[in-house]
Amino acid sequence: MERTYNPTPTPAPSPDIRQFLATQLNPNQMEAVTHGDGPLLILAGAGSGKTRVIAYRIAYIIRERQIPPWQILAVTFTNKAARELTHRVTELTGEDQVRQVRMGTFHGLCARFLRSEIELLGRRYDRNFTIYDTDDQLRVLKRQFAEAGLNPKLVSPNAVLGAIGRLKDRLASPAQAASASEAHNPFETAVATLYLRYQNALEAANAVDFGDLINLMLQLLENFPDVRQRYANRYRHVLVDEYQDVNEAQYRLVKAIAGDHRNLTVVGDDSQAIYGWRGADVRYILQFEQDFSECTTVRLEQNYRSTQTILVAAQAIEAGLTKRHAKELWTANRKGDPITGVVAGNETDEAQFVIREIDRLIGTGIGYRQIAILYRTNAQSRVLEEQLVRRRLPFQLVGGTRFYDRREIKEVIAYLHLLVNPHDTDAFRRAGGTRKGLGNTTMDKFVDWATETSRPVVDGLISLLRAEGAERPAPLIIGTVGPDLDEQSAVMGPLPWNRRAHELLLAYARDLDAFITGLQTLSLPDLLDLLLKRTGFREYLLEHRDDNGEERWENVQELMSVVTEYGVSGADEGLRLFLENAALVSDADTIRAGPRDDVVTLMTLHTAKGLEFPAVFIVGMEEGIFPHSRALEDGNIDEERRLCYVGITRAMQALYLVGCRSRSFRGMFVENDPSRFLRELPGELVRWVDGNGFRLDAARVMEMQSGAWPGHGASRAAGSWGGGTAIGSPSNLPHRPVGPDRPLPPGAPTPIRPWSGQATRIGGPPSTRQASPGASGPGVPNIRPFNGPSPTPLRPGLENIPGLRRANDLTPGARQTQTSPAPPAPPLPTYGLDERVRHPSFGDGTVIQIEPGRGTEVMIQVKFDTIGVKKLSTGLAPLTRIP
DNA sequence: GGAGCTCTTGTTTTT
DNA sequence: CAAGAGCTCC
Repeated sequence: MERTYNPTPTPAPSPDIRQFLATQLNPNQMEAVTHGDGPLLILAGAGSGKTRVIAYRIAYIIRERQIPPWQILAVTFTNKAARELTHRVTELTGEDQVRQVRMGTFHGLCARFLRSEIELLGRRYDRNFTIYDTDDQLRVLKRQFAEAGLNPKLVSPNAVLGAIGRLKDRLASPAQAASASEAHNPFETAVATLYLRYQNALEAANAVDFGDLINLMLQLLENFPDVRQRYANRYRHVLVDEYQDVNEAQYRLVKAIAGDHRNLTVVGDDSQAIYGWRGADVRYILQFEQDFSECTTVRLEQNYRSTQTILVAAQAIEAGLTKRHAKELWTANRKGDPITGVVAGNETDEAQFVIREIDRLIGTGIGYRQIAILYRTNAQSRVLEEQLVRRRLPFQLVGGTRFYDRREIKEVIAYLHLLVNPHDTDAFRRAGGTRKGLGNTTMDKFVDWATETSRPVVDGLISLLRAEGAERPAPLIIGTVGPDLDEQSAVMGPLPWNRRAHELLLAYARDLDAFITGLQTLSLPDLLDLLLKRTGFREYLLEHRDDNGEERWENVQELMSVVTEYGVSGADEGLRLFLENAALVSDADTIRAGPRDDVVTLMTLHTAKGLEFPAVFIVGMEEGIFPHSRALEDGNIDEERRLCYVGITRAMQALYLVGCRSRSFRGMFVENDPSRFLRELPGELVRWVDGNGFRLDAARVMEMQSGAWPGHGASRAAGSWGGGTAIGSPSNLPHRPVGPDRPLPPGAPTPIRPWSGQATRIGGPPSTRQASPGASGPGVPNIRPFNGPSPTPLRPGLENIPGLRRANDLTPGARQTQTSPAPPAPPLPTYGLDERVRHPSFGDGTVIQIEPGRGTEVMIQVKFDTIGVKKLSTGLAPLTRIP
């Protein structure tokens, strides 16, 4: 392929820009930011200021190299990351510029591109295509099971959907899947059959799934040279974040756009590749230097986030990986407190430990927002939530079931989808399912009829209405005998359903007709309002008195308030924007957009990627939970290991790894061994305690390290193996949980004090501090303000960095920090005697004493108006001045 | 067609 | 333990 783009020589950065950047970036970061044309690989370790570098690089390209911002394409994996990047670049270039940069997720960008290009693929799709989520996909697939006469009990639809997804990740078409499937393997054969049917069903519905978004765009780029040319010419500077997580389709997409001009910057950390299950392949980042042989490689190896202790622990886990890019993280931060390893009895004990410890942390002046609880699977959040509610600690749960995944919400949205995409058969069925009297039999008949007569479902409905109008000008009164169906066949042909069904379909049609009219005349909120009233949606929910109709109606009202934001334009445009958002934006993304409260954050380890928190709890540190049993079965422990690495490196100062001997799982008690990750922690970094916070003695620690929960023998002898797990003899159970309603007095002292002064002052610089020599030539970081044995400032006072927003309008960890990595060290906030301050949980108070803390830390005593005197660290406490 | 019941079954992470 | 599928009865 010919190169069509002649790179202009990169102008040398002007001295003053360089000078400015030097105050913001370390030498390696600087090299990455100012790199000119040509491929650039940035290997960015955890906490090394990666997002900062991308943001500065984009700003540099625009401001210093005078590249028009619309020539820049920046791709991330999550909306959260995209928003964060937008935010950062905005600070550097201003909104006018950033708006022109094309930034988004792979899926979001492809959706956008496809809206204008997809019709080139022929009549298969049109620009109004619907994006199907997992739930939609499964519904379609199950229907294919039925139609293909396959028994969903013999082959799990979920497994088939997974297989189809993986085929799509590898760009395998249904035909390829069929020819590749082994004739004797019934599963593969079934997958191939179902894949074909599924794909046809999606096409017929003018619908695409997540995989299609990428793959169809790729088809356009690879099969239409002029399209590829257009995109390659327009986006002359391409940046891809989290490159270790690209799958084959995404990789080829990037190559299709940037392969000629080769102005491609990829950023990633192979040690943080945790999406293999989604088709991502670390190989692509490992091979980048071969793919783009002229590339420059920059390593960001200084970690600005975590204490040495945390970093060393992370590296101990990382060391178990079989292959990775050579990369040695180091930090100039202080050694910090030991990691707390916790051996709890069961999952309730585990949760109670966490909560008690949070209480204690709060007592030392840490804010709730500085604390995160991470777990492997969403199901683990339940116990934690219960205990948090019981103790009345403020928290937010991130992830789990998406708002837009709730059944009632999907039902409402199905109506809306029908207004945009009249082919959307699944939406027709879903919305129809909420209509009293309309059941599967009728809908099946109708869909079949519409298909046979080549009508999109909505057009089919409307045509019933027309035929009705033509033949029976007077509206039918329900109950009267209608015209014989033969009468209609003159217009419609024979209709295979009865009179009653016909009335129901007509009512459906009239509703849709009214909404379609509303699309032109109303705003989206008004349209939704009309929709809910006209369909009697509230009554539908409440009459379905099975469980919680009220709650569901509240969700629908919540949807109403979300939609309000789309009210400025006409309903048609607003609706398209809204639906795109609903399809591609996760709950987590929307929740975080709101004002930040001072709350503890609960989420999965996966969701936590990219975030950071001063204090992190990782729970469920047991074999089978983390590492997950399925990963153990499949033998891909490496990915679990990287996930553990990701989790540990979220922590800035305090890290707790909590596991328990037994837990109830799927309604049964199970006993797991301690996680191998616990056992691999270097012993000298960990302080081991039991679920009540009492130190484990050396013997028990040894036991633990040899792979068994300490002190297990005695309780096992008395417990589960003993014959009588008879009801009424609870003492026989292996471990008695602390009574669930045992009150914990506020501020009650707990036995462990991980934040106490012990073990913080360490003599010489530890070995991790040296930059690895091979890193990048002479650019050994030196003269870092953080150098030397002095502890780093803890919570940086972000408000002191010019151009940065105040911490409290930032996401929990994400934006709150990461902005602090570069020298010079941001000064701690200072307070004067008698100054009035505000704390989110303690209220307002007056500074009554100031004294030095550890290192550069400053402790102040504040007399709060309501709760008395508290001693707080200025670096840690979420204090604000009251003017 | 649909309500209400029992039984089975699944068990990770997310765009 | 929860959700979904399948069954029965109206």
